[in-house]
Amino acid sequence: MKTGADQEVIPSKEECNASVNAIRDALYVLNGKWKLPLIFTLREGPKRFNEIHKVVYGITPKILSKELRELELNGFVVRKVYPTTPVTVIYESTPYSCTLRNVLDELRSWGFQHREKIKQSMRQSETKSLPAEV
Amino acid sequence: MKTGADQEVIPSKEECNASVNAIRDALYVLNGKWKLPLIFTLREGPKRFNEIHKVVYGITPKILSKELRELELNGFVVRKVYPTTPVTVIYESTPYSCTLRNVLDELRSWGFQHREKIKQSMRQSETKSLPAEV
DNA sequence: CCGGATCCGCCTAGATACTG
DNA sequence: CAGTATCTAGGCGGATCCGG
Repeated sequence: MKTGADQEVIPSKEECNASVNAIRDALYVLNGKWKLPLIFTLREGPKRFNEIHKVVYGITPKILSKELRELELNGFVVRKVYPTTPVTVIYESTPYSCTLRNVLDELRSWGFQHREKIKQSMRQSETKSLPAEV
Repeated sequence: MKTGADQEVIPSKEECNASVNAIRDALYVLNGKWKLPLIFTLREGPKRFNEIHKVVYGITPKILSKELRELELNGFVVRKVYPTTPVTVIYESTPYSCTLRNVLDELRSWGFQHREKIKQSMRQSETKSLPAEV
């Protein structure tokens, strides 16, 4: 909340805030249960709605639709409509989605080592700091 | 590429799944509204509960308590209790939290360029693919 | 075939108040 | 000072039905 003149002028606060915002943007784009599976799935090749629906099983059409729309807004996939009867809709991963590579690589390797580390420390004291293994 | 053997080279579903899980672990650890601010704040130096409560303004004691517990479980902070009267509790960032550096760097730079990119494409068609700037 | 619309239940953040 | 206790609200994901 803005209270006007109460700025506690901590020098690096703005920078930190900018970083936090940027990181949050990135996290926001990947959040939720289905974004990753969808990105990975579509990276295997273009697919139709029901193809995706089968491959990423468990997702409902509504959610799939919503997720695809978000991925499209973020430029990760393109939605191509072919005017057949009935229409054919193809979802396709874009080159832009490749810009995620470093991010995803870092997340993956860090996530992997972290799970190992947590499993270690769960030996001496049971904790619940990660979601269950699927 | 494979020379046309009858073996379908299906990019192992297991691998993708493992990647997705690892990435999800990493995202899980950073999720929510307060994890990043807290990590950044504590990286400036050890702090007491109410200090954090003031610096990360907007957070409630309950949430702060919960978030700190999670950060502790993940090994990012240590909670040191000094038996003064009343007790003094110091939260302190650990060396392990530095292992996040690459991840956070990638997320930050990608997030930054992504917001720029989205702002661009919002020129031609208004979209709402990112949370509002704070 | 490709979704949209609607309803619903859960989870969790948040507000507020209180305690050792 | 360093947190808990209790209650509420709302967002998100899911199920199901509907429509172009």
